[in-house]
Amino acid sequence: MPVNPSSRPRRKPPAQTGPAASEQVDTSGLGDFVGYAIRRAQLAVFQEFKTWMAEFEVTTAQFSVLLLVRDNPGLNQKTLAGTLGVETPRMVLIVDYLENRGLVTRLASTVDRRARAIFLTAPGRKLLRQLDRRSAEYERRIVERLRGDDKETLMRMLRHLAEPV
Amino acid sequence: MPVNPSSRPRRKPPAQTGPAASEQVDTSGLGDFVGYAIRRAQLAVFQEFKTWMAEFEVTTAQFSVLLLVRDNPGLNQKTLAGTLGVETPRMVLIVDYLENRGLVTRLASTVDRRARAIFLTAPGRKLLRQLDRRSAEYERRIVERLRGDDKETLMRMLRHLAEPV
DNA sequence: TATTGTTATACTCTATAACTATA
DNA sequence: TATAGTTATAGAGTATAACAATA
Repeated sequence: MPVNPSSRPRRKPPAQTGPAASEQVDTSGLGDFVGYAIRRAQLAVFQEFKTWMAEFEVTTAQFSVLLLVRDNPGLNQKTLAGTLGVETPRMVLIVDYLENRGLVTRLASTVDRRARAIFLTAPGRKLLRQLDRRSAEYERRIVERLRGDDKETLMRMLRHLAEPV
Repeated sequence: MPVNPSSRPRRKPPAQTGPAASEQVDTSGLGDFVGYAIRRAQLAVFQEFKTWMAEFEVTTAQFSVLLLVRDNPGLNQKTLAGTLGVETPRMVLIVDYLENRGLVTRLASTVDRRARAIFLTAPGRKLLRQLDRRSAEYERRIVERLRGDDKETLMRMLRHLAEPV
């Protein structure tokens, strides 16, 4: 127990100079912004997804590239980058990593010799089948978290917000 | 017009070795994930918010700190960091920036001399009033983008997703 | 002259470790 | 012994500029 060194009764410090009680912070000003709620949800979902997929050592960006390459075999890095909204120098590094792991190959395009056509390798296809199963389980977890609300409603609203203005 | 150097009729390259047509990429595998839709919405909203607030030269993180400091005068950096989900070393730099701009002050806490109690300055309060008006306009734009759907439904779903598991 | 892929660079953000001054 | 703030550092991610090969 703290002892007051003076004989005067201990007073609460002036509100102006003490820290706020850390367990009861007023976040109402912030919490009503859609942008803030989206950001917090995105951080939570990505963090949980990372843990959920940890055994495969694949980031969300890498997973996205693998999916797009499977569904669009032979597409080039510029298209990949544009579709995912990352810069091409970043995409070079992502594809470098996937190629070093033997999951994709870069072939010379027969159409445009500047371009590199990206394909899944056999190990890439095998890994992606595992990623598909595991990520589908995660998606079911997410939908459970929406209890009472409809995933399609959420997706529609998010797509509206993501549309270019 | 390209000229085929051989006399044979030009054939389309085999599907396996050409790039996908860049304007018709199949994103259905990715587009059905809630996590992907959240990420795209977050990037779009933050990018637009940044443009919208450009004249004030304040990032979303700095704006969040200013709001929390206004609503919780005297709170310390650890509480700020914990509330916003950033690490304390990052919060040091954010508060450094705001202090250098003269928007907040760090006072010695009268309760715990290790802690720094953060307050808005008069210029900080003045700027925040402008930020309030401008960000409220932006929030109305966001709600308009949801046409037909309810902001409160979206907020409820996002908060469910942001809850710790 | 424009474009794809690439390298290089700078800046931001995330994540730790370690140090200081206090508790 | 533990905690708040700080410094330092390493790793992602973002954003540009510039260059080679090719269109």
